[in-house]
Amino acid sequence: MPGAEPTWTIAELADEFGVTHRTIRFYEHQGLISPQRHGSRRIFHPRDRIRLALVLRGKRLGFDLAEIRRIVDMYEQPPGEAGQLRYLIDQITARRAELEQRRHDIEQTLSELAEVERRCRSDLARLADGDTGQE
Amino acid sequence: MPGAEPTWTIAELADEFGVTHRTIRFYEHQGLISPQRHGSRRIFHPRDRIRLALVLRGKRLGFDLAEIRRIVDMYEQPPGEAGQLRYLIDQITARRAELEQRRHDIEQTLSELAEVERRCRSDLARLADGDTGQE
DNA sequence: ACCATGCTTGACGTTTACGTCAACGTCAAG
DNA sequence: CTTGACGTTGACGTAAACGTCAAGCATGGT
Repeated sequence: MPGAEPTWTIAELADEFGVTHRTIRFYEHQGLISPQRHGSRRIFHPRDRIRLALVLRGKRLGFDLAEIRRIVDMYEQPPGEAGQLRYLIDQITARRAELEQRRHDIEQTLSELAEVERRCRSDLARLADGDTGQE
Repeated sequence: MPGAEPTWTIAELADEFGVTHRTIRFYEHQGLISPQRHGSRRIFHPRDRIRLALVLRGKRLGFDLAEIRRIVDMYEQPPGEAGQLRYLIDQITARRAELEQRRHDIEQTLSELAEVERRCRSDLARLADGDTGQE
């Protein structure tokens, strides 16, 4: 039945994303994902998988879970009401400002590290000049 | 005496960077900064100020203090010994990889949020079309 | 029938990064 | 000389984000 969407167990997702199932359960407890149940077993659908990936990307960016939830929730189908839509646009504007600040910080750090590395390499070259090149 | 470098008290730095002095003391305890002492009072030199700024930028990027220390320590005058230089270059390479991953995550998130925003705005426009423009 | 394997829910422990007193030192101003 | 203002060192508290048992259910293979 090729039209059916795939599902995953907790172990499969934990394995794929390199987290423990404790972590996934914790994220569910925080309302970040809401897997379906078959009896007591969790069944993860593509939607859950995507949200988990978004959460982990948020973590790589250094956001805390509360802020990650705000971001991830924006990905869901936007609501039809005007006030909600304006609120969502405001949220996006705010998150974008943070992300752009971070990008700026990253670029500055990268260029500074590049400068340090340049000095290191020139120092290394100067040292290599002084000896016969042996190990 | 204009050749002398400026110094700051803990309150001045805390105020300037928007942190508490508890935070600054904690960073000193972690070896991130090492202010000079006058009696028991801390005296902060430009070097300490720079390191504090680097630490806070690292925090904005979501690094934990252990990793921040590794990064900040790279900014100090590189050592003269070849092995140390190579180690430092390796460290820089590793940090750079992380930063570039983060930058990639940020750009992806930014473009996805832009797409959500575009949908929101078009939904809003569609709603505005339907009514008479009143509030 | 039985047992291993995988999943479940608590419940308590841990680490990080500080916050928050409490109690005391010190130094210039009135 | 006393009074703030500012600084100091502990010591304990706390919120976030899980880690780590413990104990139990469910189920598929032998």
